[in-house]
Amino acid sequence: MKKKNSIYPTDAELSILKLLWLQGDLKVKEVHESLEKKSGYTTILKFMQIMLEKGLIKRLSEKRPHIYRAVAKQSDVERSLLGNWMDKLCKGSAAELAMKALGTRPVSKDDLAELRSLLDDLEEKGGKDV
Amino acid sequence: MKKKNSIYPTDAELSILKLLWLQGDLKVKEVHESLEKKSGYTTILKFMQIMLEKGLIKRLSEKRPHIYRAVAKQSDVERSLLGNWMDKLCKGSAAELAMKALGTRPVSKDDLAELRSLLDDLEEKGGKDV
DNA sequence: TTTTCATTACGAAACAATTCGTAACACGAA
DNA sequence: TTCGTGTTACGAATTGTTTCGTAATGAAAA
Repeated sequence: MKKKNSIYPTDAELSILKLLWLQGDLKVKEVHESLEKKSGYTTILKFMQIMLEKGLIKRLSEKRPHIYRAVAKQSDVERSLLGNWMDKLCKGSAAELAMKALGTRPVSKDDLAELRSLLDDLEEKGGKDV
Repeated sequence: MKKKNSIYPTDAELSILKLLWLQGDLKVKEVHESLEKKSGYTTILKFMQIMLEKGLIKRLSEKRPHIYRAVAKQSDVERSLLGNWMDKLCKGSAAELAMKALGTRPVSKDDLAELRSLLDDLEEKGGKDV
C-alpha cells in the first residue's frame, strides 16, 4: 500500500477511464467511437499509450488489436480528484463541497431521499468525534 | 446577463480570488504574503495582471501600490467549477457529486446536521419533479 | 510472396499554465 | 536633481496537456 493515493488523470484520461470502468475491456477503436469523435483516432491512441506508461490501464494481450482494461480503481481516482477539489474550494471539507454542489443545481425528490439515506448510514457507522 | 456563466479560473487564479473574497481589497504584496511564499512575488504579480486582463479583478486606483478587488463573484465561480466537475465525474448530477464527496472523507456530526437541514430546505422550496 | 489494410509507434506542433529574471517606473529622501 | 527603494511591466523559459501527421508494423487477402 503505497502509491494508490494521488492519482490525477488528465481530463482526457479520465474520460477514457470512465468508459473502461463502465464498459469493461475495449479496443482503441471502440473508445474512439464511444467518445463520439471528440478527438481524432490517433489522439485517443496516444492518450492510451500514455496511460499505459503511467500504469492507469493495461493490455490484455499483445495481439494486434490491443485490448485495454482499467488498472486504476474508480474509487481511488474519485477520492483523489474530490480531495483535490475540496482542498481547492472548501478547505478540505467534504460536507462543504457537498452543500455547495447541492446549491448549484436542482435536485430531484429521489435524489433527496437517497441523500437522506446516505446521511443515516454515515451517522450510524461513523461514530466520529466533534 | 450574458457572460456571468462559465468562469474557470486556473488554480493559481482561484487561490488569489479566494483571498480577495475573504479578506477584501489587497495589494500584491499582501496576497503574496498570505499565500505563504508558495510562489515568488513576480509570479503572483503576473497572475494578478492576467486576472486584471480577464476581468476577474479590478484596480481601485492607479496610484502606485495598486489595490485590487475581486470582480468575479464567488457564487458564480463556484457554480462554474462545480458544474464542470459534475460533468466530468457524474454526468452532471449534483446529488451524485455530493454523495461521492461524502463518501471520501469522514464527516462530523455537526456537518451531518447541517446537511440534513439543507436537505429540508431543498425539499421545501424545490417542489421539483422526480 | 506480395499487396493491402487496420492498427500502432513516433515525433513534433499547438496550447495553456506557471515561473521568474530583468528592465522600467514613480516617488520620496538626500 | 540624483539616488534608492518598492512596485510594476515585459518577455521568455519551463512544464504539462492535447493534437495529429506520418511512418512502421503485422496479419490476412490476393
